[in-house]
Amino acid sequence: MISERVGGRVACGGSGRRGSRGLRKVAGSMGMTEGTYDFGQIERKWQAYWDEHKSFKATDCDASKPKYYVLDMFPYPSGQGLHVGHPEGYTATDIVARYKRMKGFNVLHPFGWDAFGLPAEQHAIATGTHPEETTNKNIANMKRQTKALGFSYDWDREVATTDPEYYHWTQWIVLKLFNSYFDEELQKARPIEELPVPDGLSAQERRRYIDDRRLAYQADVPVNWCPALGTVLANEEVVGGVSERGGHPVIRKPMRQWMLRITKYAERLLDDLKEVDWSESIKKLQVDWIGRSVGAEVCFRIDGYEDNIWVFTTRPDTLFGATYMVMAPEHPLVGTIVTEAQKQAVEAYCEAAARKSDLDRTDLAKDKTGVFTGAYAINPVNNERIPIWISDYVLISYGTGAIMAVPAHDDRDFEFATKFALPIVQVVQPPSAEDAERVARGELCFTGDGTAIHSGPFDGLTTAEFKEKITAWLAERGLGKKAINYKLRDWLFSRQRYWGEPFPIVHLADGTVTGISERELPLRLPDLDDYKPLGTAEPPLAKATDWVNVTLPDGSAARRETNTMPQWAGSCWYYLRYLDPRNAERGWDPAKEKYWMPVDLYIGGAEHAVLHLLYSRFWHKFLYDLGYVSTKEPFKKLVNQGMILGEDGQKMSKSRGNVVNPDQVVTDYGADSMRLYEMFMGPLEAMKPWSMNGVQGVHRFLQKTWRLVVEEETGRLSPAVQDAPADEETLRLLHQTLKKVGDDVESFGFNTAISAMMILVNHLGRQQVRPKSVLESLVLVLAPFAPHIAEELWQRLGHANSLAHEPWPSYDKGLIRERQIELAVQVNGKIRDRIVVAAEADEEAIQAEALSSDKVVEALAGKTPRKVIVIKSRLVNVVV
RNA sequence: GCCGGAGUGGCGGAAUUGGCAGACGCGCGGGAUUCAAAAUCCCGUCCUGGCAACAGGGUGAGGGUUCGAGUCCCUCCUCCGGCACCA
Repeated sequence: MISERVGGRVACGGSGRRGSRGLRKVAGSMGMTEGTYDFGQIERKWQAYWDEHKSFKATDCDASKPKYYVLDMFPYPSGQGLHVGHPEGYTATDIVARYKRMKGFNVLHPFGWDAFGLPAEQHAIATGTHPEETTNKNIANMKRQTKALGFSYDWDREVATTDPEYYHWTQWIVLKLFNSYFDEELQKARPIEELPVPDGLSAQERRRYIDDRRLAYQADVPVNWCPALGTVLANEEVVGGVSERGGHPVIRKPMRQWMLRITKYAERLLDDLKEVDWSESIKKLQVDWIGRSVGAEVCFRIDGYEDNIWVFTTRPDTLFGATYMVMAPEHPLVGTIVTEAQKQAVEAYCEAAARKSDLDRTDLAKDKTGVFTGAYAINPVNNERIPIWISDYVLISYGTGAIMAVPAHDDRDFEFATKFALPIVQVVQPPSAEDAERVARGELCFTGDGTAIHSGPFDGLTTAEFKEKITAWLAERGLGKKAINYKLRDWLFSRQRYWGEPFPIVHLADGTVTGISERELPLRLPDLDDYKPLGTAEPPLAKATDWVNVTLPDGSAARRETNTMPQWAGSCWYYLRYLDPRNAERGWDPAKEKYWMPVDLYIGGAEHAVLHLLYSRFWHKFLYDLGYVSTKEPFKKLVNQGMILGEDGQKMSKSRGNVVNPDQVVTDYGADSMRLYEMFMGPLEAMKPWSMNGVQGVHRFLQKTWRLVVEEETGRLSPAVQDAPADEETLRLLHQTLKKVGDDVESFGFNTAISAMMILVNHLGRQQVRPKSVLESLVLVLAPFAPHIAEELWQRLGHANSLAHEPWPSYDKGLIRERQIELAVQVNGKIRDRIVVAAEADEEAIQAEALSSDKVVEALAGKTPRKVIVIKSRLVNVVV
């Protein structure tokens, strides 16, 4: 239905769905002539021109111009090709890039491919096709689609993360992480050789001491193991406790994994958000993800044991209200303290907890469960003996893996205490008397701030005062200390996959690991006969025995690490490789880095608001510590484009059948219409539905613009185009437009910029004489948005060279101002009349004019104005 | 549950940040052109009443501040996004 209508309507403007019965044939049979807007031919012509002339080549270290680095989040080259969401961000950055060039900036605007990823590997498993082959094919297709949109990328800087010449340096950074530690005092990374190692350690202990401090390290952590698929899955591949593909059950299984110590950078990742120009909402997402909380660690003795239990709490002021303790099932002391009577129950509980997935432990299990250990702890502030429980509502991975429970003032503890009939003791008096009564009766849990009660010598203190006093009190007695915890966890950095960067690490016969030499990089992926998982938890690379088994220079045998890196790895630093993409000696040249960094504008989808941006920032700070980059933060300004929905207002998906194919849009309406429509839809950051009719609308605008310059019948310059001075009104409108478009590009208000150009075009269309100078300015400001038609019109207006580096037309403030302005006249806020006054009229004159209006006099009905408010160039309000 | 963001014509969206609500585009209605259609051009198009001039109402709902509120404040509703036992 829709395609039928669209096809019918564009018959004159484009080739439509009915393929070759398009513009040229239909129009040709109708006697169409040379001069109609033939976007297909024009776009091919100028794309070839730009390629041939390398119009958008960025010159490194050009000191004669200010630099501007404008970056897109590079895409995964999917077999589906480009969807209409991609060009949204790309068009926005392209407009800025082209605008900045015209403003005299040396612009770096590169593009590349985040090319490692699961789909190519799944395809390899299914068909035996090498993922590299699939990837290259997909890149070629998406590159064709991207180029068809006329973006002004410096294609000579194109990179793909799967290219060994690229992942050489990904591996190099990981090797640096492996060979570095974090100096707590200086709060920065340093080479591992500089790590002070205590004296008197055995060789093995020494080794252990060092390995425990590397920024890339191994640990046993639970992974998502799917027995049916015989493989480990990423969190994104597990939906609702089963595998995304096939719906097979997934269990948690501890495996030796590579981790990156991102938590060491938590404080800096938080602090430096102050330095970047990102939306507050994105910053907040990061802040919440890092999840810093300040409190105290407190030591509880276990009755009858030497061991102590440490807990972390943000509310040390509620210590007197701690009526029991809870340890995570995985807590190392569980086995030690459990009594004989409780042993069976505790073991059963811990085993069940181990089997549960994260999902079971949170979403599905709202109801609290737990079991008593039989052991008791001593509350350090009042020496009360309190029971120690086990429950999976306490996480081993946060804080100390154990808590003191204060049911009167913590929702979770309240719920647990209620269920297991544990005592509830109020120690904070809420400000509201009503609340206070209910808390005292044990009916209400109060988590806010108040005044201390039932807290011995501390009674009467406010929550804030108490926190400070008790923390000091505990510290003096060695029973506690101030502590800061983060929700952020170390980054699980290994995947049991083939299609990823191999680790530059070998395992020695004695079980230790070592990094390979930088000279051996890149460590290339070996080819495999087939890509199916082994069915054990071993990664596919284990199959490549020739590759895995290596002989070290000293003649000893070793095995390569068979895990590969996650997809995030390549995208963590690609913005640096663009600076110097063909450098075989190093990842990037320091002088080029100093010249181009930081990225001035970074645009991409909000789905990367947390992980990609956090990981990149982490690597960047690490590289900063080692002196490889000169800025603390990589991305100065960040903008997230909103999602584009289908015409039905739903998310685009194959199953809904509402996917819009960019190739089709380009064929039917042209790249310029596509670009313009994507920007005209609405604010860049908003979510908005697609509309083919909307594409028609901007296409009509381009045709109108075309006809301002070209006489369709002859294909020659329109006779209305003359070297005549513009009349006052036209000139004013032109300069208003120049100002509006420039201002709007600076503030990413592309939709309103286009609207302003439409107003000017509509006006010029009505003129008998169209001054060439006005058209030239119009074409120049249109160029960043619709570059192909702009180049063509610029040429037809008599210019030999591309307009890509023409200066952006400036506006004249004096010409913008209207001579006469219309003001609304209100009586008590209601508009009663409009008056026209000279732009420079003073308040008194305006007031006199307003009060003399018949309609105003009538509305006043003889009453005397109490007050007259004159807002110059806006309105007059007469108050009675 | 908690934290963000947003609710404006039939639709996408504007509104110089407290100053004429609905720019621009779509859609729709009417007209011109045409043998006819497409395309193009012109006029109209927030709602209600009226031939009209005009009058009244109107930015999710209710209240408030102000000469004046889509914009600021309070309460509530709806939608979208994020987090989800982080002690």
